[in-house]
Amino acid sequence: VPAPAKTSDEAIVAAAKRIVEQDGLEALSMQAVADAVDVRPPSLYKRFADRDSLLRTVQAEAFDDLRHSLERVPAALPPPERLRRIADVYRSFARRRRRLYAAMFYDTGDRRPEDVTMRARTAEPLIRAVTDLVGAERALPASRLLTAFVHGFVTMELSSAFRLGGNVDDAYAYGVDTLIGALVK
Amino acid sequence: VPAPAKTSDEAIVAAAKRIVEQDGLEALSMQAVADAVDVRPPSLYKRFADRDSLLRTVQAEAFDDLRHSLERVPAALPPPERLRRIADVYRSFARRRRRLYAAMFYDTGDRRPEDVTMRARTAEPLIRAVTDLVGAERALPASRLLTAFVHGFVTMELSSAFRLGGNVDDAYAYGVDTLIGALVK
DNA sequence: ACCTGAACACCGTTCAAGT
DNA sequence: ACCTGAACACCGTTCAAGT
Repeated sequence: VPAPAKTSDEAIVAAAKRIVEQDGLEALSMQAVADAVDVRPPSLYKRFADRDSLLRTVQAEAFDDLRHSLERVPAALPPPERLRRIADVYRSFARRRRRLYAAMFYDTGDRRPEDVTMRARTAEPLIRAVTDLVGAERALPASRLLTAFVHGFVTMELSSAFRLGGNVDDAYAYGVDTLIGALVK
Repeated sequence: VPAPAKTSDEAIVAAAKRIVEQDGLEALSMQAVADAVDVRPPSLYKRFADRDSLLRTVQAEAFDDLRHSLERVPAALPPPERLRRIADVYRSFARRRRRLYAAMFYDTGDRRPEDVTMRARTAEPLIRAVTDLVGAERALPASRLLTAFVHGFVTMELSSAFRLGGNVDDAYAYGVDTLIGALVK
């Protein structure tokens, strides 16, 4: 007599994502996820090999969300303005979903091709804009300069690293403008 | 009959730091620390309120180590060269002690003044060099631009985020030089 | 005055037994 | 075919009892 499924992969991932968004990565226990979908913890192992595997699926969805946000910046905008917009969308995403953003960069040790492409695809809108700005030859290091700044800035901001006063919004705008100005010339 | 102390604050912190350096933050259990200093886990609570408190002490030592490395860059060097050296020392530290570096930024939720000043003091050598380069008015946002880039770059590098090929050393030098060039003009 | 065994509430995970 | 209680090895932490 087959037992009917009480939940689904999608419901489990959605519950896990909600837990991470609301209470952070440390709140993501198999017990909490099981409670949210009304099964007992061992049932989750029918669908996900372990907690890391479930977390990786949440990370993949989060990177997809971020990529979709970035892709809504019109590709027709002139590259400098497009990069400003991309940088703003990126920071807004991180601030709006700060716990999820932090969890996206928790290293599960996964080095499978899918994981690599998932993360690489998120960078594509920015790389296209940088390529349009500086040309294909300089595109890779220039993209790394911009992504390192943007990721570093929001990471530090979210961990309250900017404690010397001053306006953080202005510092971000200053950084983005200075970088775009340096790349354009 | 007083029982003689079997260990010390210093020995416990040293053991904890060694564990983090060698096996990462997730290996830092009270059991592992207790084993290393040859006591039972409950004894550690005589000296540290909890695991987070011990971790914060390890973080403070790590920030001190980083600051001492940065302070060995001669203050007499011209600001652009000084900043290049500071950026290189910073990246070397993160690469040489990658697990410790990652643990330095684990957020324990501590917002006490000591914690704030500890982190702020690490930024001082860079802020001084940036001030010498761009003047006091622009020093704060310019320092944030540089630290965000440097921290973002090494964090991404250590989590294997640069997977599109190209020379990562060159990308770092390109980033640092581009930033210094943009600030100097 | 410091150390420790025992205990508690929690983890992630496995597996045999249920339907 | 999926679900679950029971169990295992681990956590962090507390505390009464030892010397």
